[in-house]
Amino acid sequence: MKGIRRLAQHLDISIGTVSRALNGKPDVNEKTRQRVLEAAAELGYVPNQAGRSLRKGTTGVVGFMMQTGAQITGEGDVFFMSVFDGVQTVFARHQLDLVALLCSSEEDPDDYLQRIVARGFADALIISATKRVDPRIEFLANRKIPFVALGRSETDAGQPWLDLDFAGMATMGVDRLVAKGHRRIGVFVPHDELNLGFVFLESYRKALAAHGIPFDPALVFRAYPNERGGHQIAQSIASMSKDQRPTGFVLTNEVMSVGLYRGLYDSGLEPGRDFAIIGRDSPHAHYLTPKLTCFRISLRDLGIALAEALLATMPAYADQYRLGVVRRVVPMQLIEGDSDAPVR
Amino acid sequence: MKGIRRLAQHLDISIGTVSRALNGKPDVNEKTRQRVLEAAAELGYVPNQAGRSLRKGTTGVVGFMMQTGAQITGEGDVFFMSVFDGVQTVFARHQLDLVALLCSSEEDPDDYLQRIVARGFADALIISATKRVDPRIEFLANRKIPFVALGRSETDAGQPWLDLDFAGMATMGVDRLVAKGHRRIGVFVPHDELNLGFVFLESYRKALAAHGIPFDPALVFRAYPNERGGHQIAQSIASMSKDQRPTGFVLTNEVMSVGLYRGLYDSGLEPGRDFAIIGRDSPHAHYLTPKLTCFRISLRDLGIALAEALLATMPAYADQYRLGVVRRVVPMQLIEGDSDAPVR
DNA sequence: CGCATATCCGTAAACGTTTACGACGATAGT
DNA sequence: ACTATCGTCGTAAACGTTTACGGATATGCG
Repeated sequence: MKGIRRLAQHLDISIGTVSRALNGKPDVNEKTRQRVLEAAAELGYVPNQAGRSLRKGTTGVVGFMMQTGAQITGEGDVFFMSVFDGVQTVFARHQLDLVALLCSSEEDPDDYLQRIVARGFADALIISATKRVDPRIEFLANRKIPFVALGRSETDAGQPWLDLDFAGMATMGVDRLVAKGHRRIGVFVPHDELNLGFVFLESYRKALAAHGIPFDPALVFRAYPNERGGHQIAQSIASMSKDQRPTGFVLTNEVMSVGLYRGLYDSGLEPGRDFAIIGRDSPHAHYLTPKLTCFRISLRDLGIALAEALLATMPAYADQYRLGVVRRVVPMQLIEGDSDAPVR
Repeated sequence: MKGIRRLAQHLDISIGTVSRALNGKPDVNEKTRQRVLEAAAELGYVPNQAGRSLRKGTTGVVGFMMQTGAQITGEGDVFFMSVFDGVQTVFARHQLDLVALLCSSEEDPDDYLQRIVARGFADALIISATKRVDPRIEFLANRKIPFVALGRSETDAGQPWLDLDFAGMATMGVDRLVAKGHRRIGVFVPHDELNLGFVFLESYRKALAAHGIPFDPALVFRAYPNERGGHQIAQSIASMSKDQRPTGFVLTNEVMSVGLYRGLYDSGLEPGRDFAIIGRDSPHAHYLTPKLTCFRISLRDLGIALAEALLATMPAYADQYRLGVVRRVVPMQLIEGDSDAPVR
């Protein structure tokens, strides 16, 4: 005899009552509920997940799909681990478990997602690294699987999304540098398919236009969004002729900010003196001198927002989280440092 | 009508035959198998995971437990993502899915593991960040759950483990620096409970002894194993009086190597000229100048080894992976750079 | 032709839960 | 005292698979 049956036998009551007691159903005497709870603890009983989810049609786990590989990550563990932390604190309140689904660089993300969904692995999903046109969104929407996207997309199936405020960072960065006399402001855009680059670039152009500064494609730099990529951009900048070269730079990637900063140093351009740079906050950035002027975003809050947005779309939790379809950017804050000096 | 029943009805055969056809059982006509396969593809049928695992008592997923938080990670995404990649390539051959189980910094790892196991979430587990005495090992061993540890431990339940060659790195590092005239060699040990620090320190002392160099506790530095920690150690070193100060350093952590290297620079000690440093290879380290002398380890191979070691302990796969109980360190290679000049 | 054997397939019983339904006694209302 | 209501619990049917078992047909052999 195993499982709930064992417990029921031990208590000499029916398995139905045991189940109800364990699941907090109302129609069970409070005294028997206590007995059941005690016995369960004593015998170390925990309900079998397979049996439960077969019957209930729900698994109690939420998957966070992320991708590995040079073109995508770069944000690094600081980013995802922090977001993860936020998501988990919310889910913990609902007995939901969060697992990371890591799509290896060798596998197509769309295929991977299909496999995961087909397996009935998770009740809901969080997807990240959204592309400008992202088939995953339509796929999940069609299947009516609750999900939220970290990063907006042009593919619109009415899905909820959260995103970093790339537009805000672009305009705030440009405005600030222009106010300090800069006219040639470099920016970075990652992988072509990713949506965030376009959002950023768009706002960058608008911000320039607002100041009557013509857009110069030569000031848009491309590289892998990791520390090394930042370093490479610095080298490119240093190798440009003085009148072509940007005098300042705005970028939104954490580790890349450090790479660029370091690269500038290595190339003989001291940030804050020879070159202005506004980057993204990160633990690594804290010990840079001169202090990096940067955008700070609470990733833990982002994780919390993601979790809440997701729960709002799940029928079982919707009444507890009446948020509608969440589609917004998370707050961002500019931390003033010494790396964005006026142009000289 | 849903699921396998639908498929059976559509083909006008029994569900038993359908199941057998799909699962590659021998007692089914090859022609009907083809029909079933086609129909399954056509109708987009995929077996329900809950039903399957309820019946088979197995889930087909392997969990990789890792912990977030400042005391632990630091190795960062480069590390885990690479290892993950290796594990996944092996598992893919067996229709096993790998998921990351991230234990948040707020939760006790032992509790977390218990929850996961109780839920019957995974058939097997990989645990990382093993502590010197690690209750998880006994727990899993008692429950007879197949697992492999990334990192050996003093808690021995006969479990398989893989580990980086901390002992080799310590002796090789010390030998090399001593050969170049160094006598005061600094090292770093992380979090007290983690096992890897002790292994490293032990070998460090032995290597010193072999050269007749007395052990000096003042040369053992402590910090969080992240880039910032490395930076802080550099500052400590720079602030020491010249005769107390180490003239070289050996360390095994990837990101910390970069932090230390950078920190030395920031403190006015040029690596390879004023100070010798031997660190760990990493993508970030590649663009350091002067070139970092470092230990290189194929993390992908480590992942592959982990997967194979794990499969060898799983009854269903043991006959395909006759490796016994794997307990070994993975190969390591010293890459000669310019950061470990002779003492001056 | 008769029998043994092999090949293929259908039947039905599991796996461990949750939950609709109904039964039962107790209490309350008339 | 009879019925209605309520609180509590047992019964049994699902959920979607896999697989042991046995039956049916075809094949081989004497």
